[in-house]
Amino acid sequence: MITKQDWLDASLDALMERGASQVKVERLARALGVTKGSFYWHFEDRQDLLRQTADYWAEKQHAYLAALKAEAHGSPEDRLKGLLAYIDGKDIRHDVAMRMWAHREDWVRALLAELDRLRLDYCESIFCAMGFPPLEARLRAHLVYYYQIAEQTISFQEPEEVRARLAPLRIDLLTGKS
Amino acid sequence: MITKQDWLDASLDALMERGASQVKVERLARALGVTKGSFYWHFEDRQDLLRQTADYWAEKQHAYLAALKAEAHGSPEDRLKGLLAYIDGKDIRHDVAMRMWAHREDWVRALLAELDRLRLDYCESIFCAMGFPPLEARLRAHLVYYYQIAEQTISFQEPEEVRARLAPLRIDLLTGKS
DNA sequence: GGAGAAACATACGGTAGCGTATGGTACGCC
DNA sequence: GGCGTACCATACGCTACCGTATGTTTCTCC
Repeated sequence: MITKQDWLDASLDALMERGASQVKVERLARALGVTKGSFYWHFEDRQDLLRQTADYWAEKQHAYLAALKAEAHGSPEDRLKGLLAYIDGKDIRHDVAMRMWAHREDWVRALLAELDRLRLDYCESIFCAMGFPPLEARLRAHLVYYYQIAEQTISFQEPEEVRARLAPLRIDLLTGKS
Repeated sequence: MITKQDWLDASLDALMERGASQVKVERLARALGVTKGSFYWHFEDRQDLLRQTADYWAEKQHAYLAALKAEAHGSPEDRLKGLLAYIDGKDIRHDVAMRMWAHREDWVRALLAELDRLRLDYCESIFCAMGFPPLEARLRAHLVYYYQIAEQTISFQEPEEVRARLAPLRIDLLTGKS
């Protein structure tokens, strides 16, 4: 038996992999080994699925961020490293599809904007705790967060050896140690 | 009469707006006021169109970058500002669709990676000219380029007043004037 | 043990899109 | 002035979807 959760998971999968427009009811049904009959039992229609999938994704991200905040301890530097590890996590690595989707659908953009704001705010608070004045903390938060976003989005990747040398240098530069 | 260029322009439009999977032959035909008959005269099939559209886009971007390099003059600081204006240009502002596409198609990813590399290299050369050692120049190039990429990709935007105050601060930080 | 509901399957009509085959038209060219 | 060719329209078969209408099974509850 298939639960609504199964549908949402499969939908999220397809969404991240192929984009919102490629989330097809019958394709998901085949992947789950059932027919559309099941789908239209759990959902109104395709649009309903898309809405709930987006909400599902957003809730996961919010929960993920909340957990990070809850676990945050130690110096601002440590919390910054925790944040970087968080952004590198797998759950957050396939947001391109959402950002592409947000490009056309206002309600998706609103979801994403809220999440981006919260993440940036948290990042900013760390730099504030380091003693940077508000505007400069905001700038450094941008530099950190945008870097991670772009690194996930972009196709080109530096060789691993270069990346390994760039990472600590970046932390130093952004925390003012250079 | 419709030229191949017209098809490519329309295709690129749809690609940027809705993503590669939503570039439909018959839809483009309707937009151009012709039928599929015209399409299958100019192109092999849909895949052929997608390939050529991607190439067309890539060539535009390469030409754009080449023009920027050719026009570059003055101090490294001036060239950096020219680069920032370039990246803010309209032609480069809708790359999300390509990056999403690159996520699934290797040959698209190769196109994008090459372009990203060239842009980063040019950016790096500016920081080298400023006197930064190679690795640090590379880092600052990343920080500049990734910032712009993410700013275009992301949904959340700071209020205009904040952005106006952040921009010069960012340049100062990245050129080492703070 | 019969009723009802939960959770599907099956069957259907309809649209959008792909690719092909074939027909039509205008225009250059000898 | 007939002929080919560039360029497009029409018509067709086929597939992938969507949504709905209507079985079918299993489990529960009285």
